[in-house]
Amino acid sequence: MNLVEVTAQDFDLSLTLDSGQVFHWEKQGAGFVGLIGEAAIYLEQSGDKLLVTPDTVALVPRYFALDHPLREICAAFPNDPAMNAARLYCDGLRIIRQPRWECLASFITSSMKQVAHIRKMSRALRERFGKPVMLYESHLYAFPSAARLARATEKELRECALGYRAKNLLATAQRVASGRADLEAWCVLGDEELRARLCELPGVGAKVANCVMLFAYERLRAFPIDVWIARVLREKYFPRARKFTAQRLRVFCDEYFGAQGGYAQQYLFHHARKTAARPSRRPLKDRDFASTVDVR
DNA sequence: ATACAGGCTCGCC
DNA sequence: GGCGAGCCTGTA
Repeated sequence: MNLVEVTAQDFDLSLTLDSGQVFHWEKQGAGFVGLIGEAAIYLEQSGDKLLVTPDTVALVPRYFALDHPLREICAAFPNDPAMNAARLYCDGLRIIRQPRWECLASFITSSMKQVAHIRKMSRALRERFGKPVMLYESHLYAFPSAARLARATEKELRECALGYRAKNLLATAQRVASGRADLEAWCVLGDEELRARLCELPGVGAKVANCVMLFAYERLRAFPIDVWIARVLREKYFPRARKFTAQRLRVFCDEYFGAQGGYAQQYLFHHARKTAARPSRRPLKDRDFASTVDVR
């Protein structure tokens, strides 16, 4: 295979692709195959170079956000034990720039699901509705457009193992396809306004909205709070607090992690996921967020 | 086996 | 404006 070099300092490809941001890349040989939009790519890492299939090499620096000043971002993290451990563990992890619809749709399917299953739903949707793209002799399938999914039936989406998420994905696809929700135009909105618009979409609450803001709208202070992160925050930052509200938690994250919130969250999240022997003996329940100790 | 996942929504208080 | 339950499916 004829490959082209791209310089990629402070970057760890496999760490980044395995960090729960994106669900369609697959290991192949020494690297990965996947798509950036509808462009099929193979790439592998060799030190501070990426070796990439020539046709699509131009898309790589932007997609993998090689322009983010990663050293500066990490240096600006809060200096505390949990953050320092995560920073060390996740060296080279970048927040990638995903196509907006693909990211939104993927995270609508993600609710109450582990990565392995989100990947399966993504694959089922792509193989059933996506545009086939050749990469050498193998077929890849691009993530289906909103217009295509808007024409699907709920039954067809359920056949992709979406369960109750099918209805939400279909309804959101219809809003996007019809232009009632214009994902591209929303780029110009401020963070609060953008979050509010996203949360109006079926199947999108605060957590999914923050993921989409972070991974598809470059809102690097967006801080998605899921059960993993909630557990980390509770254990590392509030070991004595018996209770705190989701609202207070959000305020704390916004103030404490500030402009680096999205990166900080991703580092804490990935570190927790990969170092936990078991997800948890005692699963975190909603009541763990509940009520009234001052969080400051 | 059967509980439970990287959540959202609705009905109830 | 907080709380609990239900929602589909695959996996441990």
